[in-house]
Amino acid sequence: MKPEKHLPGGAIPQASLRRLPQYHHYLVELEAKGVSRVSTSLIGRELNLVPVQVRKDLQYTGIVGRPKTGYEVKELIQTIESFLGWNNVNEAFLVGAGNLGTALLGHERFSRFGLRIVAAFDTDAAKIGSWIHDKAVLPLDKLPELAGRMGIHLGIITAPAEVAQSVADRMIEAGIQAIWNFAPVRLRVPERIFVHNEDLYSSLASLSWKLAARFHTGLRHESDDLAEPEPQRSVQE
Amino acid sequence: MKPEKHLPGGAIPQASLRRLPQYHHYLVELEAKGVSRVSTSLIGRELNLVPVQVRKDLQYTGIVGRPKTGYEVKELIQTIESFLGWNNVNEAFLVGAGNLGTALLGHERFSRFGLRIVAAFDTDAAKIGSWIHDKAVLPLDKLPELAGRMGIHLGIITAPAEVAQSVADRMIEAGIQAIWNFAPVRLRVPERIFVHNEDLYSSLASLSWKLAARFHTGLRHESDDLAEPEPQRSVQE
DNA sequence: TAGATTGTTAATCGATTAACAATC
DNA sequence: TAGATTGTTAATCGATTAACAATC
Repeated sequence: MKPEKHLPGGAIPQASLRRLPQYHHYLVELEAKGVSRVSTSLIGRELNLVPVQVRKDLQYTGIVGRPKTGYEVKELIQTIESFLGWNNVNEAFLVGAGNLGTALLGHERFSRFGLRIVAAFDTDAAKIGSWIHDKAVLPLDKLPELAGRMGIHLGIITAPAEVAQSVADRMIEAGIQAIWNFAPVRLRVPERIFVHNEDLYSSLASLSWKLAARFHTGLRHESDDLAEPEPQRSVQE
Repeated sequence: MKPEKHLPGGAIPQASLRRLPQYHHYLVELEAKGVSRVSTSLIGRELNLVPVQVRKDLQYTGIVGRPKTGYEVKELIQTIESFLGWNNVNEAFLVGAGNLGTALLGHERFSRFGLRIVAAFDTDAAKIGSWIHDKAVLPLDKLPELAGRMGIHLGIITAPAEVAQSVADRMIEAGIQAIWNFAPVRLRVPERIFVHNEDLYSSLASLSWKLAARFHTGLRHESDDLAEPEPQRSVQE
């Protein structure tokens, strides 16, 4: 039971990477309740995963547990945060100060997860010069200079689909390395740029397919089983 | 090369389901350009996928192509839309008329993808009675009655995390079958309810991990290769 | 100690990719 | 016809799960 050394290059399956924030979320809850140790079977019960999978995932972070006692909650939280890079804050510029942009600007909780949006940009003269959730709305033209000066590496696009590509182009010229894209377009970017698309239409596909499947089979439609006691945990995506 | 019959129950891998909207997006672009036929190698080149994978995915929709000529663009679009249930509109109630809710309410494009948000609900007296993008903002208390009367099966939660669970509970009591959850909490729901979480923190995990990895290895940091011509297609998520 | 839980190797499962016959 | 592309079976790959020794 010696601790295994890290995978080279820190490779980790996407699926594991997606689960880590969920563990983190639950662990923070546990910590708030004053729980100090946790086993993978407990985590697994909460998140509907088999314990060994949780263990595998946690091993990517490099943490070691102790047989019989499990893991230290505090240490585990710390380890996940540091593995995910949530300790050193990424500063980001956001382009598109519409409703979605405003919602993200107001999301104080992001700072706990390594993200600080430091300014917003727009081309709408009515918005430029205003402040949204204590962040200045600046003219888009200022982005390149400021990004360079402030060493910003992360861009968030909440602009309309039609202008998303040109926004991305400017971001990349300005030295931005990663883009969180909320516009419903696939951006064309150089290889070295990392793009994460927040793809609402894929979500919609899952949802509508599920609903369609449900009503086509008709199994669930008319049955009114609201009164039955049911397990309070469903498969979520 | 006889057309294979559908998988029983219409089973389809999640990954394929996620790719279908991307094919759809590209196909609509092609159609707009007046292209009438398409091969899987063309689609694959555009989306960075091998042709056989595209073919596999498309087969889940039941479409058949023709050797040498490929697929009819129009027919393929239609088939994907009907497979995903985008032809018969799902009407939805949205709870939480904040910035994010407002953004979704204003997203006209959803209607093309089988989603119509018919009303918003909130508990804030200042918002109740107003209209957002032509949709009424109603008191949350009215939701159960209206959902029943209008036969609404889909709920969208854009309310704050603290109240998301109680909103979900009410939705479920009201007969809602599927929930699109934008609040950063895992909802506890009965088995029969389908929940799709729009999990921004997972996204953030990918992003910050990627950025951290980049700067730790240091490979890309100082190199200023902006001038180099590079392939205009990166791996996106 | 006995029992619970970790770390790790091996088996299983499912999705992706390769190979190739069918066919337009 | 020859060449391109589909549909399909088989091989590969990667992630999940099972099994189990180590150990607190």
